Amino acid sequence: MTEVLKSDDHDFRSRCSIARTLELVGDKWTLLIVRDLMWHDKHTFQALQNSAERVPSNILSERLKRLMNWGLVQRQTYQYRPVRYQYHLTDIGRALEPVLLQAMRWGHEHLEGGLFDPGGEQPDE
Amino acid sequence: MTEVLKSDDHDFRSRCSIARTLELVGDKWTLLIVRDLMWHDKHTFQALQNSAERVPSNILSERLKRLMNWGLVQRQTYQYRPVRYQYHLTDIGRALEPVLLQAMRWGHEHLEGGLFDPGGEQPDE
DNA sequence: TTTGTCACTTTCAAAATTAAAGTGACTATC
DNA sequence: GATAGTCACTTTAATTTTGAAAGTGACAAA
Repeated sequence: MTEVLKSDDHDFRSRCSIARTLELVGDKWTLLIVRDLMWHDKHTFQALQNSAERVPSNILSERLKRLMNWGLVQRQTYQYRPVRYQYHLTDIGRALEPVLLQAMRWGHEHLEGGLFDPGGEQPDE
Repeated sequence: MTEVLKSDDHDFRSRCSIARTLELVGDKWTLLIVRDLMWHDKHTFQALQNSAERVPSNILSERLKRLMNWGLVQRQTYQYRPVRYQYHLTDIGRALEPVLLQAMRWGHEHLEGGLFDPGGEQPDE
């Protein structure tokens, strides 16, 4: 079973597309979750939680709900008894890849010591 | 007089360049300030404050300090008695343009009704 | 029966954000 | 020369968000 819930009535603070994008991904965690879903094959709550930067579980839970709500992520049940879920990016979520790549490029070029590799280090799964 | 203060010892939560970039610009306001400096010819505290999304003045003050601290923005005194300042992007700050463009593109394509125009609407100066 | 896993939720203190008012340096006007 | 106005912020206090940690419920395996 696949759930996609998208509520289309969000109200924005301005008509600027950047401001609108930031209302959704303008925080320290959301794009890291997208990164892990897109490149690091982390698709379960557990795997996402064990990611390099150690997102708090309540934050992860809230962000995943928001991403589902906006249609960037869908959750699917991949196993019953016990029920287990996987999170996957939708086309809308995958369309953020150039944003991630540019953020990675900027960080790599202008912040010392950062990696330039979508694969990253993957310290633990 | 031009001030550029850059402290090179920031500690990051991971080696991922995206995570590092987000530690600096991962919030609702910072990239909007960069947008206004880059495209909207807003260079004084007042002009930035009057921008479309109405950033609170203490947040603006704190973000400008952070951007100066990381070397993305420099402040210059353009007038004495009374002393007045202008903020400008450095090369490092300007290098964020592709990030802004991709964020704009994504918002425009996937969030209904957003503008696709670096110039924006500029409702008041 | 006990232990373990997964997918969260709850709790509560600490930190960040917000709106609003205030400050200091000056200039211009009555 | 007293008052009003501008710019560049800072301070204050209430609200919201974050973060670390512990807890919960559904099951499975030993």
